[in-house]
Amino acid sequence: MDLHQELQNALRRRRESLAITQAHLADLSGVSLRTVAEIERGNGNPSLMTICKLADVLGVDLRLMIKKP
Amino acid sequence: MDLHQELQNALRRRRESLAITQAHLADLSGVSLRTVAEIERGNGNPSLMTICKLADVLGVDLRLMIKKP
DNA sequence: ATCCCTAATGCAATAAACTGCACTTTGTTC
DNA sequence: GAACAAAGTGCAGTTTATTGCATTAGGGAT
Repeated sequence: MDLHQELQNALRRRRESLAITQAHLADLSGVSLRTVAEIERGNGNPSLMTICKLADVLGVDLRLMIKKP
Repeated sequence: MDLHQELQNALRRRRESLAITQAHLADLSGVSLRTVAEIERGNGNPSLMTICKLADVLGVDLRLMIKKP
């Protein structure tokens, strides 16, 4: 599964588990409603800053690790 | 440590451990030399696509996970 | 049916990432 | 010292993310 889909799914599941709307998430994160909706639908190519803003609010952790071959 | 720094450090360490230059990494990943250099210095706000291109070549895994409180 | 809330979408404007080129700086080797 | 390679930087152009606004679609409740 590529990272676009992973991000998309994680955001939607996490937002719904917190029972907040896209609009509320947009307010909390400082990311526009438009962009939130696009990312949740798997569209677009969000910047690292946008990803971090959303991840912070949603309690999602982004981690870098060396691949095990 | 924020994700910008983590990305910056991971990229540089990983690239140097592979003993390739910024220019070579740029060729392999399809990301311009300019952008590679900026990210390694911690500047800029790379897009998800750019991050993925570099992570692929460097064997770095990007993972999303729920934060443990 | 209407009303309300949420999500999705078209369009246009702005901000910013990405790029290439030329140049400078730094470090290393001879 | 000179010569070379790698990294850093200024600038301008192109591409694209981001944004706001208006609109549409869908579901749920009255």
